[in-house]
Amino acid sequence: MILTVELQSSISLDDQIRNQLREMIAVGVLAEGQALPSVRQLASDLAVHFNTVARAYRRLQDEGLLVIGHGRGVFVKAVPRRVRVPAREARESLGGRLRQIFVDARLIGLTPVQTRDLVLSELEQFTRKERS
Amino acid sequence: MILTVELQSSISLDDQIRNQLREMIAVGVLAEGQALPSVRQLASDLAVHFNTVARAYRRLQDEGLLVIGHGRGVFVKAVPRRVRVPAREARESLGGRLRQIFVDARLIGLTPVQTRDLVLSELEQFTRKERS
DNA sequence: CCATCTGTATCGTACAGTGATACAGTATCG
DNA sequence: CGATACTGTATCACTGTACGATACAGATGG
Repeated sequence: MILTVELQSSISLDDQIRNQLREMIAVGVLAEGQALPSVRQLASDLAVHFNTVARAYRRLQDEGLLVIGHGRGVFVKAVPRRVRVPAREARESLGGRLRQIFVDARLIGLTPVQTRDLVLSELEQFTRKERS
Repeated sequence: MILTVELQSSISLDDQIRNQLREMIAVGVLAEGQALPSVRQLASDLAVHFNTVARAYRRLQDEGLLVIGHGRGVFVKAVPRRVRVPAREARESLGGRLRQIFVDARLIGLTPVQTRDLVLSELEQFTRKERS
Protein backbone atom coordinates (compact mmCIF):
# COMPACT_ATOMS: atom_id res chain seq x y z
CA MET A 1 0.00 0.00 0.00
CA ILE A 2 2.01 2.91 -1.29
CA LEU A 3 0.33 6.00 0.12
CA THR A 4 1.78 9.20 1.42
CA VAL A 5 0.30 12.05 3.39
CA GLU A 6 1.59 15.49 4.22
CA LEU A 7 0.71 16.92 7.58
CA GLN A 8 1.36 20.47 6.44
CA SER A 9 -0.90 20.20 3.41
CA SER A 10 -3.98 22.37 3.21
CA ILE A 11 -5.89 19.24 2.23
CA SER A 12 -7.20 17.29 5.18
CA LEU A 13 -5.61 13.94 5.98
CA ASP A 14 -8.99 12.32 5.38
CA ASP A 15 -9.11 13.72 1.88
CA GLN A 16 -5.50 12.96 1.07
CA ILE A 17 -6.03 9.31 1.92
CA ARG A 18 -9.39 9.21 0.23
CA ASN A 19 -8.15 10.82 -2.98
CA GLN A 20 -5.28 8.41 -3.35
CA LEU A 21 -7.44 5.38 -2.74
CA ARG A 22 -10.07 6.65 -5.13
CA GLU A 23 -7.43 7.06 -7.79
CA MET A 24 -6.08 3.57 -7.26
CA ILE A 25 -9.55 2.10 -7.40
CA ALA A 26 -10.63 4.10 -10.42
CA VAL A 27 -7.51 3.13 -12.31
CA GLY A 28 -7.72 -0.49 -11.28
CA VAL A 29 -4.52 -0.71 -9.26
CA LEU A 30 -6.78 -1.99 -6.54
CA ALA A 31 -8.88 -4.75 -8.02
CA GLU A 32 -12.42 -5.65 -7.07
CA GLY A 33 -12.63 -7.75 -3.95
CA GLN A 34 -9.11 -6.96 -2.88
CA ALA A 35 -8.63 -6.48 0.84
CA LEU A 36 -7.30 -3.18 2.10
CA PRO A 37 -5.05 -2.91 5.12
CA SER A 38 -6.81 -2.57 8.42
CA VAL A 39 -7.42 0.92 9.72
CA ARG A 40 -4.70 0.46 12.31
CA GLN A 41 -2.23 -1.02 9.87
CA LEU A 42 -2.58 1.76 7.31
CA ALA A 43 -2.71 4.38 10.03
CA SER A 44 0.55 3.10 11.44
CA ASP A 45 2.17 3.14 7.99
CA LEU A 46 1.08 6.72 7.46
CA ALA A 47 1.76 7.83 11.01
CA VAL A 48 -1.76 9.13 11.49
CA HIS A 49 -4.51 8.13 13.86
CA PHE A 50 -6.53 5.08 12.90
CA ASN A 51 -9.73 7.05 13.27
CA THR A 52 -8.60 9.18 10.38
CA VAL A 53 -8.18 6.13 8.17
CA ALA A 54 -11.50 4.75 9.38
CA ARG A 55 -13.22 7.96 8.37
CA ALA A 56 -11.62 7.87 4.93
CA TYR A 57 -12.74 4.26 4.48
CA ARG A 58 -16.25 5.09 5.56
CA ARG A 59 -16.55 7.95 3.13
CA LEU A 60 -15.35 5.73 0.32
CA GLN A 61 -17.94 3.19 1.36
CA ASP A 62 -20.56 5.94 1.15
CA GLU A 63 -19.35 6.61 -2.37
CA GLY A 64 -19.81 2.97 -3.18
CA LEU A 65 -16.16 2.18 -3.76
CA LEU A 66 -15.52 0.04 -0.69
CA VAL A 67 -17.34 -2.51 1.39
CA ILE A 68 -16.59 -2.45 5.08
CA GLY A 69 -17.19 -5.52 7.21
CA HIS A 70 -17.20 -4.73 10.87
CA GLY A 71 -14.65 -7.10 12.38
CA ARG A 72 -13.79 -8.60 9.00
CA GLY A 73 -11.95 -5.91 7.11
CA VAL A 74 -12.35 -3.57 4.18
CA PHE A 75 -12.64 -4.60 0.56
CA VAL A 76 -12.70 -2.95 -2.81
CA LYS A 77 -16.07 -2.89 -4.46
CA ALA A 78 -16.47 -3.10 -8.22
CA VAL A 79 -15.68 0.09 -10.05
CA PRO A 80 -19.01 0.96 -11.56
CA ARG A 81 -18.68 0.46 -15.30
CA ARG A 82 -22.00 2.17 -15.79
CA VAL A 83 -22.05 4.13 -19.00
CA ARG A 84 -25.13 6.04 -17.94
CA VAL A 85 -24.92 9.67 -18.94
CA PRO A 86 -23.45 11.53 -16.03
CA ALA A 87 -25.56 14.19 -14.42
CA ARG A 88 -25.23 17.62 -15.94
CA GLU A 89 -24.41 18.87 -12.49
CA ALA A 90 -21.45 16.53 -12.18
CA ARG A 91 -20.11 17.57 -15.57
CA GLU A 92 -20.41 21.21 -14.66
CA SER A 93 -18.51 20.58 -11.46
CA LEU A 94 -15.70 19.00 -13.44
CA GLY A 95 -15.76 21.93 -15.82
CA GLY A 96 -15.43 24.41 -13.00
CA ARG A 97 -12.47 22.58 -11.57
CA LEU A 98 -10.86 22.41 -14.98
CA ARG A 99 -11.25 26.15 -15.39
CA GLN A 100 -9.53 26.73 -12.07
CA ILE A 101 -6.62 24.70 -13.32
CA PHE A 102 -6.48 26.66 -16.55
CA VAL A 103 -6.49 29.88 -14.56
CA ASP A 104 -3.60 28.71 -12.44
CA ALA A 105 -1.72 27.52 -15.51
CA ARG A 106 -2.19 30.94 -17.04
CA LEU A 107 -1.02 32.75 -13.92
CA ILE A 108 2.01 30.52 -13.64
CA GLY A 109 2.95 31.70 -17.08
CA LEU A 110 1.95 28.73 -19.20
CA THR A 111 0.77 29.58 -22.69
CA PRO A 112 -2.46 28.05 -23.97
CA VAL A 113 -0.43 25.65 -26.06
CA GLN A 114 1.71 24.61 -23.13
CA THR A 115 -1.39 24.12 -21.05
CA ARG A 116 -2.95 21.98 -23.73
CA ASP A 117 0.17 19.86 -23.94
CA LEU A 118 0.29 19.41 -20.19
CA VAL A 119 -3.35 18.41 -20.01
CA LEU A 120 -3.16 15.95 -22.88
CA SER A 121 0.03 14.45 -21.56
CA GLU A 122 -1.50 13.88 -18.13
CA LEU A 123 -4.64 12.46 -19.64
CA GLU A 124 -2.69 10.03 -21.76
CA GLN A 125 -0.67 8.86 -18.78
CA PHE A 126 -3.85 8.36 -16.86
CA THR A 127 -5.62 6.30 -19.48
CA ARG A 128 -2.52 4.26 -20.11
CA LYS A 129 -2.30 3.43 -16.42
CA GLU A 130 -5.92 2.42 -16.49
CA ARG A 131 -5.53 0.00 -19.36
CA SER A 132 -2.65 -1.94 -17.85
CA MET B 1 -19.17 42.72 -10.65
CA ILE B 2 -20.92 39.44 -11.34
CA LEU B 3 -19.91 37.11 -8.58
CA THR B 4 -21.85 34.47 -6.75
CA VAL B 5 -21.13 32.54 -3.59
CA GLU B 6 -22.82 29.53 -2.06
CA LEU B 7 -23.01 29.36 1.69
CA GLN B 8 -23.50 25.61 1.69
CA SER B 9 -20.47 24.93 -0.46
CA SER B 10 -17.58 22.97 0.98
CA ILE B 11 -15.29 25.67 -0.41
CA SER B 12 -14.79 28.58 1.94
CA LEU B 13 -16.33 31.92 1.06
CA ASP B 14 -12.84 33.40 0.95
CA ASP B 15 -11.81 30.91 -1.68
CA GLN B 16 -14.99 31.17 -3.69
CA ILE B 17 -14.53 34.90 -4.02
CA ARG B 18 -10.83 34.59 -4.62
CA ASN B 19 -11.19 31.92 -7.29
CA GLN B 20 -13.69 33.92 -9.26
CA LEU B 21 -11.63 37.09 -9.14
CA ARG B 22 -8.51 35.21 -10.10
CA GLU B 23 -10.31 33.78 -13.10
CA MET B 24 -11.55 37.20 -14.20
CA ILE B 25 -8.11 38.69 -13.84
CA ALA B 26 -6.35 35.82 -15.55
CA VAL B 27 -8.74 35.94 -18.46
CA GLY B 28 -8.63 39.69 -18.72
CA VAL B 29 -12.25 40.45 -17.88
CA LEU B 30 -10.77 42.70 -15.23
CA ALA B 31 -8.18 44.90 -16.87
CA GLU B 32 -5.03 46.22 -15.32
CA GLY B 33 -5.58 49.26 -13.17
CA GLN B 34 -9.29 48.74 -12.95
CA ALA B 35 -10.84 49.53 -9.58
CA LEU B 36 -12.64 46.79 -7.72
CA PRO B 37 -15.68 47.46 -5.58
CA SER B 38 -14.96 48.32 -1.98
CA VAL B 39 -14.96 45.52 0.51
CA ARG B 40 -18.26 46.71 1.91
CA GLN B 41 -19.84 47.16 -1.48
CA LEU B 42 -18.95 43.70 -2.75
CA ALA B 43 -19.76 42.16 0.60
CA SER B 44 -23.19 43.69 0.49
CA ASP B 45 -23.76 42.40 -3.05
CA LEU B 46 -22.76 38.91 -1.99
CA ALA B 47 -24.49 39.03 1.37
CA VAL B 48 -21.33 38.15 3.25
CA HIS B 49 -19.31 40.02 5.83
CA PHE B 50 -16.94 42.67 4.49
CA ASN B 51 -14.11 41.09 6.41
CA THR B 52 -14.47 38.04 4.22
CA VAL B 53 -14.08 40.13 1.09
CA ALA B 54 -11.17 41.99 2.64
CA ARG B 55 -9.41 38.72 3.32
CA ALA B 56 -9.97 37.55 -0.24
CA TYR B 57 -8.55 40.83 -1.55
CA ARG B 58 -5.54 40.56 0.70
CA ARG B 59 -4.74 37.07 -0.41
CA LEU B 60 -4.97 38.16 -4.04
CA GLN B 61 -2.63 41.00 -3.22
CA ASP B 62 -0.24 38.47 -1.72
CA GLU B 63 -0.43 36.58 -5.00
CA GLY B 64 0.47 39.75 -6.82
CA LEU B 65 -2.83 40.14 -8.65
CA LEU B 66 -4.19 43.16 -6.79
CA VAL B 67 -2.88 46.33 -5.25
CA ILE B 68 -4.64 47.49 -2.13
CA GLY B 69 -4.46 51.09 -1.05
CA HIS B 70 -5.54 51.61 2.51
CA GLY B 71 -8.23 54.26 2.34
CA ARG B 72 -8.04 54.47 -1.46
CA GLY B 73 -9.42 51.24 -2.79
CA VAL B 74 -8.37 48.08 -4.53
CA PHE B 75 -7.02 47.84 -8.05
CA VAL B 76 -6.12 45.14 -10.51
CA LYS B 77 -2.43 44.67 -11.00
CA ALA B 78 -0.98 43.60 -14.29
CA VAL B 79 -1.41 39.97 -15.13
CA PRO B 80 2.16 38.77 -15.22
CA ARG B 81 2.94 38.02 -18.84
CA ARG B 82 6.20 36.44 -17.80
CA VAL B 83 7.06 33.46 -19.92
CA ARG B 84 9.58 32.17 -17.44
CA VAL B 85 9.46 28.43 -17.12
CA PRO B 86 7.11 27.61 -14.30
CA ALA B 87 8.53 25.78 -11.34
CA ARG B 88 8.49 22.02 -11.63
CA GLU B 89 6.63 21.98 -8.35
CA ALA B 90 3.84 24.12 -9.73
CA ARG B 91 3.47 21.91 -12.78
CA GLU B 92 3.32 18.83 -10.62
CA SER B 93 0.62 20.40 -8.52
CA LEU B 94 -1.44 21.04 -11.65
CA GLY B 95 -0.83 17.48 -12.75
CA GLY B 96 -2.09 16.12 -9.47
CA ARG B 97 -5.24 18.17 -9.67
CA LEU B 98 -5.81 17.07 -13.23
CA ARG B 99 -5.50 13.44 -12.21
CA GLN B 100 -8.12 13.96 -9.53
CA ILE B 101 -10.45 15.27 -12.18
CA PHE B 102 -9.77 12.32 -14.43
CA VAL B 103 -10.49 9.99 -11.53
CA ASP B 104 -13.79 11.67 -10.88
CA ALA B 105 -14.66 11.62 -14.55
CA ARG B 106 -13.95 7.92 -14.63
CA LEU B 107 -16.06 7.24 -11.54
CA ILE B 108 -18.91 9.27 -12.92
CA GLY B 109 -18.90 6.94 -15.87
CA LEU B 110 -17.17 9.04 -18.50
CA THR B 111 -15.09 7.08 -21.00
CA PRO B 112 -11.55 8.23 -21.73
CA VAL B 113 -12.76 9.67 -25.01
CA GLN B 114 -15.59 11.55 -23.37
CA THR B 115 -13.19 12.88 -20.79
CA ARG B 116 -10.82 14.04 -23.46
CA ASP B 117 -13.63 15.79 -25.29
CA LEU B 118 -14.80 17.50 -22.13
CA VAL B 119 -11.32 18.70 -21.27
CA LEU B 120 -10.54 20.00 -24.74
CA SER B 121 -13.89 21.70 -25.00
CA GLU B 122 -13.40 23.49 -21.70
CA LEU B 123 -9.88 24.47 -22.62
CA GLU B 124 -11.02 25.91 -25.92
CA GLN B 125 -13.74 27.92 -24.24
CA PHE B 126 -11.22 29.24 -21.77
CA THR B 127 -8.65 30.34 -24.31
CA ARG B 128 -11.34 31.89 -26.47
CA LYS B 129 -12.55 33.92 -23.52
CA GLU B 130 -9.03 35.04 -22.88
CA ARG B 131 -8.47 36.27 -26.39
CA SER B 132 -11.57 38.42 -26.51
C1' DC C 1 -15.20 -19.14 25.19
C1' DC C 2 -11.30 -16.41 25.21
C1' DA C 3 -7.78 -13.89 22.79
C1' DT C 4 -7.11 -10.96 19.33
C1' DC C 5 -8.00 -9.43 15.41
C1' DT C 6 -11.47 -6.28 12.84
C1' DG C 7 -14.35 -1.50 12.57
C1' DT C 8 -17.48 2.04 15.49
C1' DA C 9 -18.98 5.60 18.67
C1' DT C 10 -18.23 9.36 21.53
C1' DC C 11 -15.84 12.80 23.40
C1' DG C 12 -12.04 16.61 24.05
C1' DT C 13 -8.89 19.74 21.94
C1' DA C 14 -7.02 22.64 18.38
C1' DC C 15 -7.58 25.33 14.61
C1' DA C 16 -9.73 27.68 10.59
C1' DG C 17 -13.62 30.26 8.74
C1' DT C 18 -16.73 33.84 9.66
C1' DG C 19 -18.62 37.92 11.63
C1' DA C 20 -18.85 42.06 15.20
C1' DT C 21 -16.70 45.92 16.36
C1' DA C 22 -13.23 49.32 17.04
C1' DC C 23 -9.44 51.31 14.59
C1' DA C 24 -6.57 53.89 10.98
C1' DG C 25 -5.48 55.83 6.37
C1' DT C 26 -7.20 58.91 2.34
C1' DA C 27 -9.81 62.18 -0.16
C1' DT C 28 -13.08 65.68 -0.74
C1' DC C 29 -15.48 69.65 0.30
C1' DG C 30 -16.68 73.76 2.70
C1' DC D 1 -7.21 73.22 7.29
C1' DG D 2 -10.71 70.36 9.70
C1' DA D 3 -14.99 67.71 9.27
C1' DT D 4 -16.83 63.97 7.20
C1' DA D 5 -17.47 60.07 4.68
C1' DC D 6 -15.39 57.07 2.34
C1' DT D 7 -11.52 53.45 2.03
C1' DG D 8 -8.95 49.01 4.24
C1' DT D 9 -7.05 46.85 8.98
C1' DA D 10 -6.77 44.69 13.50
C1' DT D 11 -8.59 42.11 17.12
C1' DC D 12 -11.60 39.26 19.33
C1' DA D 13 -15.67 35.88 20.03
C1' DC D 14 -18.21 32.18 18.11
C1' DT D 15 -18.82 28.08 15.50
C1' DG D 16 -17.93 24.11 12.96
C1' DT D 17 -14.63 20.73 11.44
C1' DA D 18 -10.33 17.92 11.65
C1' DC D 19 -7.94 15.07 14.46
C1' DG D 20 -6.80 12.09 18.11
C1' DA D 21 -7.81 9.40 22.79
C1' DT D 22 -10.33 6.02 24.49
C1' DA D 23 -14.01 2.83 25.32
C1' DC D 24 -16.97 -0.13 22.78
C1' DA D 25 -18.73 -4.00 19.64
C1' DG D 26 -18.60 -7.56 15.82
C1' DA D 27 -15.83 -11.57 13.73
C1' DT D 28 -12.88 -15.43 13.87
C1' DG D 29 -9.55 -18.90 15.11
C1' DG D 30 -7.22 -21.38 18.70
